[in-house]
Amino acid sequence: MRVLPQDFYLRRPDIVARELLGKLLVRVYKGIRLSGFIVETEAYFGEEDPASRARKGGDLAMTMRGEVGIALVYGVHRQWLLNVVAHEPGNAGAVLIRAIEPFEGINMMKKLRAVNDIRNLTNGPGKLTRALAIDKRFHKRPLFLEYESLRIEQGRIVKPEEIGVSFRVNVTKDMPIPLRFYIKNSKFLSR
DNA sequence: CGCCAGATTGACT
DNA sequence: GTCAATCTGGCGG
Repeated sequence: MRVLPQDFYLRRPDIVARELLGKLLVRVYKGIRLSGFIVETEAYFGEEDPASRARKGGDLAMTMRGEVGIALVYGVHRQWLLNVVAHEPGNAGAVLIRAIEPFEGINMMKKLRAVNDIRNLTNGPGKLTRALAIDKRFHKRPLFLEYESLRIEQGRIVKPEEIGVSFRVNVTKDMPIPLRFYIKNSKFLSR
């Protein structure tokens, strides 16, 4: 299956967040494909977004302003969270991958997470990085190249009526517009 | 180096 | 529903 091209990410983060639904997140781990369809995302903007790391300065802010289509991985509450840098030219932004529906390599994911329930495998941003063995080493790596061990592929078509929208989860200061996107009937959403 | 906030999770009332 | 363990990045000293 083909990876998404880099210019897929050269658009507003809310657009990219919505369009990422149904795409396949792929991690090649010890020669095995671990993958899942993206079912939940959140968009983050630059300075104007009170919840965005772009406000805090430093490396994360630089990364959010930099090349699109690369991973932005950072730690919160002892978890690693996976984002994709996405914004229009000259702006800043990123999309947080919040949940995926397990597809390939499910047994390996269960081992990595030490759980059996498939519904509890990748239904949260910290859970899915754990299940796919994603950590800080992937920070700033491109997700749009065929040979990379972490990448995003074409996936399946999602109809507009399947998509739900809400405010972001656990964000203390949110934007006045809803920036969380999810597939309404999915059994693999975060709580 | 110490302090602090936080885009979480899992355990528990 | 509540609560805190535990760790990273940014920043001040």
